[in-house]
Amino acid sequence: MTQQRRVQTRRQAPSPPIQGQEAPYRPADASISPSTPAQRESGAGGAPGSEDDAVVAMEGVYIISVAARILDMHPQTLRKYERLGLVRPGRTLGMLRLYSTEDIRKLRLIRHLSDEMGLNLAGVEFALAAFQNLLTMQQRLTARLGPEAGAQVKEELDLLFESLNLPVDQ
Amino acid sequence: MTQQRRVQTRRQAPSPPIQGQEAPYRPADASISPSTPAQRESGAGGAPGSEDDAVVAMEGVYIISVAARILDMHPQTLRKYERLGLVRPGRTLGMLRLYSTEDIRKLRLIRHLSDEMGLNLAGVEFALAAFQNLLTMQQRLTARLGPEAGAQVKEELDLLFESLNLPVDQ
DNA sequence: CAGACTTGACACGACTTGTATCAAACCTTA
DNA sequence: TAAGGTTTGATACAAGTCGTGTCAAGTCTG
Repeated sequence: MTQQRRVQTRRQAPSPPIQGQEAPYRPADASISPSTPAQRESGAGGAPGSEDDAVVAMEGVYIISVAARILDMHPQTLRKYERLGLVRPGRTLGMLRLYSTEDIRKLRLIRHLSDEMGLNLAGVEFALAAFQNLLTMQQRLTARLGPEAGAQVKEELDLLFESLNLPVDQ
Repeated sequence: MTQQRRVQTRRQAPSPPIQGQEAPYRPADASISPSTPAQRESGAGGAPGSEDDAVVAMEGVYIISVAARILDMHPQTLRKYERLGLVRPGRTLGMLRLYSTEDIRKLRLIRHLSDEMGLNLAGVEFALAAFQNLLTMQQRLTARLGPEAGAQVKEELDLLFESLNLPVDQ
């Protein structure tokens, strides 16, 4: 209880460079993602069709300014997170950072842990490692105990994530 | 990586009131616990025999000064932890705090998360809740999948704790 | 080449956190 | 009952954390 710490001093209040219709918090998930002028291909090319392949998930890649605007976070914050090892965006040939949608989702989780839950960056790093290890644990248990037991383990993990005020998404 | 933050400004260096043979860090687990002059009973009386009942686990109960000396932590820190809801020691009739061995163990875990891992108190609260939920998850899975599957779950959890630099103890 | 952008480094302000200090209340001992 | 020591709650302070602003230099696109 009482985890309402550090909520009002963020969210770039007086930022002169960007001024638009910025959504107050995050009710819109696709405010800038369509019609983004800075989509580049890093490895495999476009093919923007919505295929159902579960492996290739290359939806969008954003430069740091676009990623910061999508997330409503400061570019310096994203750079600091990378310096601390929390995220690892790709790079162009000119060393520009490229944030994938997976990175964006991870950064949303980081922001939730930091802002809503009040964790510091060491706690965020710890929580991310714990989540990763829990996922691999679930996969290993599924491999050992069979699919139906694995489903129960996944169900329990979803319950656990929910009880911790975390998005069950991932 | 790089979680060596805030390690040298704690551990009450120039504390005039207490001066003894205090162990440097924590190599000895029973430095003051025997021959402690401040063991009191709160509810049920003494009966200091070592019974094997799995319910009553009243090994030792320490007043805050003794608990602080055992843990090598400041009494004000213990009071602040209770105010934040991290620990919940018992009370005497005169409202004195009584720390059980379970509280001591929990405080050691808190200190490890805070000092060694660098978590802030919100992160410690989150981690403690996660551990508690993981334990109940393990019990529920054991009840559903049977004892041998439960043993595998426990084994995986021990691996998880170890990978997170946590004492597998609890 | 020009403009816009990014990069890395440094600094500042707000917040956190362990600890020191104080008066008041309590318990134990004489 | 009185003295001494300890605990309690509250307040304040020093050091650290963290997001953000700013700057010069380099890079990409047109």
